[in-house]
Amino acid sequence: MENSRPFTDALGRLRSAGLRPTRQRLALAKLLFDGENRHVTAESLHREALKARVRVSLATVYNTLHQFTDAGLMREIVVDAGGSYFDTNISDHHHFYFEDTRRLEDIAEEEIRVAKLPAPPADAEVSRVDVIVRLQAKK
Amino acid sequence: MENSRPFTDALGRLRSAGLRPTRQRLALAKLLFDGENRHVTAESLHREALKARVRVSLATVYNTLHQFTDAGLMREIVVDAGGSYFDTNISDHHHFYFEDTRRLEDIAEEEIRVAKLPAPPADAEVSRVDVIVRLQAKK
DNA sequence: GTGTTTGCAAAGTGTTTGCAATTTA
DNA sequence: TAAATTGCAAACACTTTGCAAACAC
Repeated sequence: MENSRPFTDALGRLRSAGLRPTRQRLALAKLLFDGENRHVTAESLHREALKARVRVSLATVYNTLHQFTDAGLMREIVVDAGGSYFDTNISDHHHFYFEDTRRLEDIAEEEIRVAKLPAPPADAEVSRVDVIVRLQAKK
Repeated sequence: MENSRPFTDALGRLRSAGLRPTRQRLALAKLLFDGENRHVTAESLHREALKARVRVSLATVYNTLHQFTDAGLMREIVVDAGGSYFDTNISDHHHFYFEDTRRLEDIAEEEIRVAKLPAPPADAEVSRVDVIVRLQAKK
């Protein structure tokens, strides 16, 4: 019974991903997964960690974000040159991108309907469909 | 009458964009706009130019692609970290992205229907909707 | 001629990597 | 104590920029 919410805590997440729960990974996982879904960059997460008195290098933040992504705990999103975003929301969904502020915001799956996808070539399969609604501030 | 196809040639395109028709810009415009729509990177266009005996530096290719994009002759597309693509097709349309080969392919507007877009915040307006269908080779 | 454009090399940005020291199991 | 992880600094890939020389009008 105690285990009915499998990814309830940072430790459980790391364990299930086969990643050793080091101090750095635990701290980052707590920052990332403790509340609502987040969109972070390596830089922004690193800043946040330092602010929370977590000693971790930027290189380790990069490595950790990739390990989390490879483990399926996060998803990488590229919407403009110069910087990847990492999203803690791994369910199917889409994004608003505020071009002025470079901020990403989720759009729930049900809020967009992509109808009539053309068939991919026979030797390829769809790995993901990304819809990015780019927004500009009204003049 | 002679002017009924405004962008028929490289020279006309540059003129209408207010860009001086220098040797480099003319040559790049010819490579880009002479046949079908193209997806290029700065690197790929630079290689192509050298192969065609057009002497032009990589920096100028970058500058030119941005000038063409700013002038509305092309469109920039970012689908993965490390590299922008530039698309000569500036009409509304979408893309297949072959993750294995890093190749982009157009999907015509009519081939996808995005229904039920959520309303953007009141102070923002949609500048563009990008649909990227990511493909992987079947195992 | 005057202002624009080019090419080069240097600088910049975001990211990855090699390796010794540290930490985890 | 053996294997994994970290942090640092160096290396990297891609892109932009400063500036003198070349070019377009």
